Amino acid sequence: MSKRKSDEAYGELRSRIMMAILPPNAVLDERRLTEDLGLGRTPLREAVLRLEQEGLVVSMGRRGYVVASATPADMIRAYELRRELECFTAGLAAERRNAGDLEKFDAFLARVAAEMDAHVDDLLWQLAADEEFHRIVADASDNRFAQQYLAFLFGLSVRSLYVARIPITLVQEEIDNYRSVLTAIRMRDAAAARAAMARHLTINPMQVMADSLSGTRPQAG
Amino acid sequence: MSKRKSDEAYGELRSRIMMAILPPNAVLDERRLTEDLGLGRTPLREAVLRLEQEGLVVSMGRRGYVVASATPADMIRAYELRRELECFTAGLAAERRNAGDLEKFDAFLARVAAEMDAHVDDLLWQLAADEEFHRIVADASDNRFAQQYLAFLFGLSVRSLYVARIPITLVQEEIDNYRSVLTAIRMRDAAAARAAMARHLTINPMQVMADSLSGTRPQAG
DNA sequence: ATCGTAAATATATTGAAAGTATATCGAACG
DNA sequence: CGTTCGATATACTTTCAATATATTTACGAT
Repeated sequence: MSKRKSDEAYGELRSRIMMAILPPNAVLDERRLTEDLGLGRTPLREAVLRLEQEGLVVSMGRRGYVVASATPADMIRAYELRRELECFTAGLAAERRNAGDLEKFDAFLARVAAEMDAHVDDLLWQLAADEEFHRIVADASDNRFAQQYLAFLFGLSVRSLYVARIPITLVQEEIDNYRSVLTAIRMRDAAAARAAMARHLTINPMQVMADSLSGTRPQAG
Repeated sequence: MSKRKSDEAYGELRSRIMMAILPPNAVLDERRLTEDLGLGRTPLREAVLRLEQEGLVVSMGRRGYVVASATPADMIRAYELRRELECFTAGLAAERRNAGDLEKFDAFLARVAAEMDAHVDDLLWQLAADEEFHRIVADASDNRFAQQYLAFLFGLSVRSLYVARIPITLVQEEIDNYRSVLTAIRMRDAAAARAAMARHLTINPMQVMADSLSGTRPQAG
């Protein structure tokens, strides 16, 4: 376990940014955050530096740090990249999944089916379920770089949902999508796995928002 | 310009890791690095933390930091992901390139054609040319997340070349590949752009190495 | 005489450095 | 073979320095 306070500060700040408790463009007041989190300046500063590395925080020279802005264009770009990568890893997973992965698939589907009725309005639970779904698929792809980066992109998607205040509800249809993807992976059908994952990430509210916005780009310069 | 010493330390350490001057599993001695780089412990520590965030350095608990290992399996995984993403961004670039991108394409091709004869044995120049090629394509894709992550993955590829001591030479064939990709993007032919990029990343020495190694994975657990 | 602009100083915030504490690994001894 | 003690390197705190901004003051022009 990481017992570093900088890790604790990093996780806490990252969580707050994701859930828009620290909204885009919010200024990070070092002194207030230190006394708020009960930490010294160094671990907090290290956490901010790591978040800057990730692009979640931007430095304003010597005038402080602010939470990175989250424009609709950015959300769309992050989401289109995530969609491509999720489909890619789903295809890889179909080729590489082993017995242990299949066990995790079954456990996941059983647990979600059993618990979903009790969490119809529990946003946090539904996000956690979706995150676990994508994680077990990525794990089966056996590509740690894809695993790591998709975890980051998932975080950006969550942030988009909070920033744009998009209500999501995990309906039966989503469960069916989970099952479609995992079944295709089980059958080693890479094309079907990719297609099912693409479908899951198309009916997703994020995609709806993306489609409703035009990603225009200046044609000159 | 970033005048932070931690940025300087980060860039220098990253460069040394990429060129295998700091080879995989090398221990990072804080005190020796500080006097070597002429910096204090704080900026060096911040740089190491950022490299750990990137996965280029791993913490050994409280017993020090070492350069992350670079196994053949890891190199293959990073490369397969990079290849997928490069093709994806090439396709996006074909849809989104603007006049400014096309000017950069022409300038790049002209410069490389003019200078390549003088650098037939200049590894650094050839790597820089390849990096610029991929960067201008990624720029045209107008997806800053893909741009950022591909830059990281390119660095990993460079590191693989140095670690595995693979000699590369930029032959006329490579120039033709550059031209094929950029022409397809100019013609707004996404499929052709993807195919040409895939071809470029297949005759690449990295791919040869990848093909020569089997990416076996334990089938249990 | 008043308003505007520019320069200088003061203040606040980040960046760096050094000092202190703590944990881990290894070795030695019971 | 287990436990304890010591060495070493990290993690955190604290202090100091640098820089940018804002405020104030002075000078000039209208």
